[in-house]
Amino acid sequence: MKARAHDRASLPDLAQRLRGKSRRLTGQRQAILRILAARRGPMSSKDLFASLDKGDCDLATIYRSLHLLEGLGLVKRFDFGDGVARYELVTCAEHEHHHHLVCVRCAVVVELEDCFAPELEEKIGQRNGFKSVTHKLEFFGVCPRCQ
Amino acid sequence: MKARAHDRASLPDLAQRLRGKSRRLTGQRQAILRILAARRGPMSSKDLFASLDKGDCDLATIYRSLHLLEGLGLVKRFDFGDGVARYELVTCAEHEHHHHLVCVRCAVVVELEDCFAPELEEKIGQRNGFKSVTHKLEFFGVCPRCQ
DNA sequence: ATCGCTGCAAAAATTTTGCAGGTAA
DNA sequence: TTACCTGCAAAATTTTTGCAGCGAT
Repeated sequence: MKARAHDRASLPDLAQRLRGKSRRLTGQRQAILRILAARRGPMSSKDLFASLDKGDCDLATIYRSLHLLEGLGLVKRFDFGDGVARYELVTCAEHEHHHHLVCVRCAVVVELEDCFAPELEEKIGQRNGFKSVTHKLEFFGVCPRCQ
Repeated sequence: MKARAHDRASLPDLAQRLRGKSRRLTGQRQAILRILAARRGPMSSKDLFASLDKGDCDLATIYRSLHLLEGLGLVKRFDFGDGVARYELVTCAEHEHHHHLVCVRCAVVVELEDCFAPELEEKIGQRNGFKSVTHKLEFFGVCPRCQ
């Protein structure tokens, strides 16, 4: 598996975080992150597999890598309700938490900048005695082209 | 498939809505709705299958029925991010839209009454040129018992 | 040289579909 | 009777896992 010189600036950080957990920076993982970095939007394992150069990486490795990277906080999992998990690269802290606007016809995804619910987490947590409350919020509609 | 006398008040309404689309009120569908009405919380197809009396209904029928009922607006689909679709009975209009607070340890689900995002739909739709915007919002945390 | 990682293939889990017979209206 | 519906089984999808060899450190 060939190494790539043109990988993103986040890779040093990645190497750091992998080392911290005795995980290895392999060509496959670099390739996966490269694709995710180029797309910026949520991708399924299948999307990733199709985008990779043939032979770069096995589909099983993609699943294993995404689980690992999710655990390390380098990618985030999203569910749009179609039974397919999608993952997005977490590039910087302020970009870490955000939401999507998904077209129900063509599945195009718009990344939304703002998050509107953080103050609710605290309130809802207190009201129900829950700790460490997070949330997932996605919007769905018909995009301009599909109308 | 035996009919049941003790079915909920929503059943006449159900029959009405089924007839409106040339759909039939079968024993299986009644059984599914009965279980969903008793639980009130989100259930997976497997949960439903386990709760039904043995022989009441095939698993494939559950999938088909849930799709049908979802299309009729009688049940609503929720996704908690574990790759398993869950469905909840829609009993009345004001109960139709709501959210959940899910324990990440034991998966207990608290039904939340309020919805906090409706005004956002309009704003986000306009801003991005989307029509018919809806949203899905779920909260996750650690429940009192699991802390 | 380790110990983790990957490919391959098989398995598991979830959901969909074809078809022949059964049933609500 | 006539569509629609169901059970059964097979298939399609998505994800996980076992294992032997490979590779990053």
